[in-house]
Amino acid sequence: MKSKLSPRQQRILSFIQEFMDDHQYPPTVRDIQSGCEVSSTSVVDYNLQKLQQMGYLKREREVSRGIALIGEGLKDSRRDIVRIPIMGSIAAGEPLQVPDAPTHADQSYDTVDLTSSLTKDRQDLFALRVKGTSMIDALVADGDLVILERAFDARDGDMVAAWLDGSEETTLKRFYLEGDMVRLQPENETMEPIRVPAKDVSVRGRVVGVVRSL
Amino acid sequence: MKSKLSPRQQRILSFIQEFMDDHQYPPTVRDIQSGCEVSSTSVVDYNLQKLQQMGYLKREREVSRGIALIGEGLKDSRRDIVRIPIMGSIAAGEPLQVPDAPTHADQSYDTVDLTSSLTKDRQDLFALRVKGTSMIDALVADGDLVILERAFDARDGDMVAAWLDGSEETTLKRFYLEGDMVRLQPENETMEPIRVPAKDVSVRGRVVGVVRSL
DNA sequence: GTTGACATCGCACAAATGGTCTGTTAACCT
DNA sequence: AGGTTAACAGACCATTTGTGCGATGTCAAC
Repeated sequence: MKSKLSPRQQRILSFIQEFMDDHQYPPTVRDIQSGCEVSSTSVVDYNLQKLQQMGYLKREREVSRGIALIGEGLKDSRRDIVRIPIMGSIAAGEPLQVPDAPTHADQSYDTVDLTSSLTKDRQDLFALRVKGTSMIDALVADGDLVILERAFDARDGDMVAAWLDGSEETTLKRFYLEGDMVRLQPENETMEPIRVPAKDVSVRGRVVGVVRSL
Repeated sequence: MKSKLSPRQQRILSFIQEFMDDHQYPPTVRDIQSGCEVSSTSVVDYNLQKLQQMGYLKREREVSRGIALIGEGLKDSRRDIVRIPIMGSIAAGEPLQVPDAPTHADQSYDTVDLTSSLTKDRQDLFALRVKGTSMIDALVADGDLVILERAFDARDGDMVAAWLDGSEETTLKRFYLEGDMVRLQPENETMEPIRVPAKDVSVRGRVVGVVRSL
């Protein structure tokens, strides 16, 4: 099915790539023609068909510049990027506000771009910058970026960002429901868990990732 | 210079973005026309001119689909992606091999894609998957991905991946040179530093990031 | 040498597509 | 009222551009 590329096909392929880097749109058949020193448009068309059969690109018929490269380099990395708004900081004692719809990154927030290999296509993500070392028992250091999926409840074992009415702070811990009490278990095994009444705990989000950039 | 966008201009702009996500090429004037429920191509042309004046996009005259978005959204995030090879695992007791030129991601390795906002344009990056909890004192959990910049020496305070001849293991610690001894200080302040002769320590890489995906 | 698949070539057609011209409407200013 | 301007509408034209088709060249198999 997938045989080797002729020198001309290779040239065409890399020309398309170059062209799309320079401009922002694909070349026409005639662009390729002159760029690859081919004497006829139909030759280009012929080879494009071949390349399409071999799975190197996709074409839309009757559409000018209807060429789309496919395969590793482009589609995977360039496409699946999620822009995540950094909604604020998380630190002991500070209130944490999580707006209703953090889906669409407003211009007003800082953002991080992550590839979907890390977010696994989850929706409703937002990020918090960790201030201070108060989350160190969750294996999160000062300056880390915590990626959260918006959530208002949690299942046992989830790592969550939760607001504690009692101590007036937001913290990152593993969540376990025990009757009408909630046990919040630090990630770090050398630290002790804390138990609080379920009514005094409100979950703000489920942690799906941590990013530390030094 | 840069005034506000009319609702129609906003719609056109986001339509272009959507369209380019779906297909791989920019829309035609008529695509925009029907997509944004405009009754005339001239209106689209008119607004595209405006948008161009305001610097939201670039157009090439007489060229079909000659539209290129500029500014934040596209060029910055979508372009600067680094594919980092995951060269193996790091775990107590296991040898760690760091090949000479990990720059070009071979097909043979798994890879992660990170945006340059996290890598800060550093070169010669590779990643290691952490196995086990032996790095927990460096605030690194089981399954985390450590991003490293290839290095064979370190400056005081750098977080490094180092091979210890004595205990036959690779570990992640902060590096401090004290005479002919090296002090390796865990990130976690509750843990004690260790000191070893400098000759028994060989630095393999400088940690530039940690990624935890749950 | 003949045959036939494969790649190429030149050309022309028609659809796709960008640009422009002429009005129209509504808001705004004097 | 009169004039100016931004935004829009509809029709029209010119070019760009994909595609079809027949002819030609190439090369290996028979």
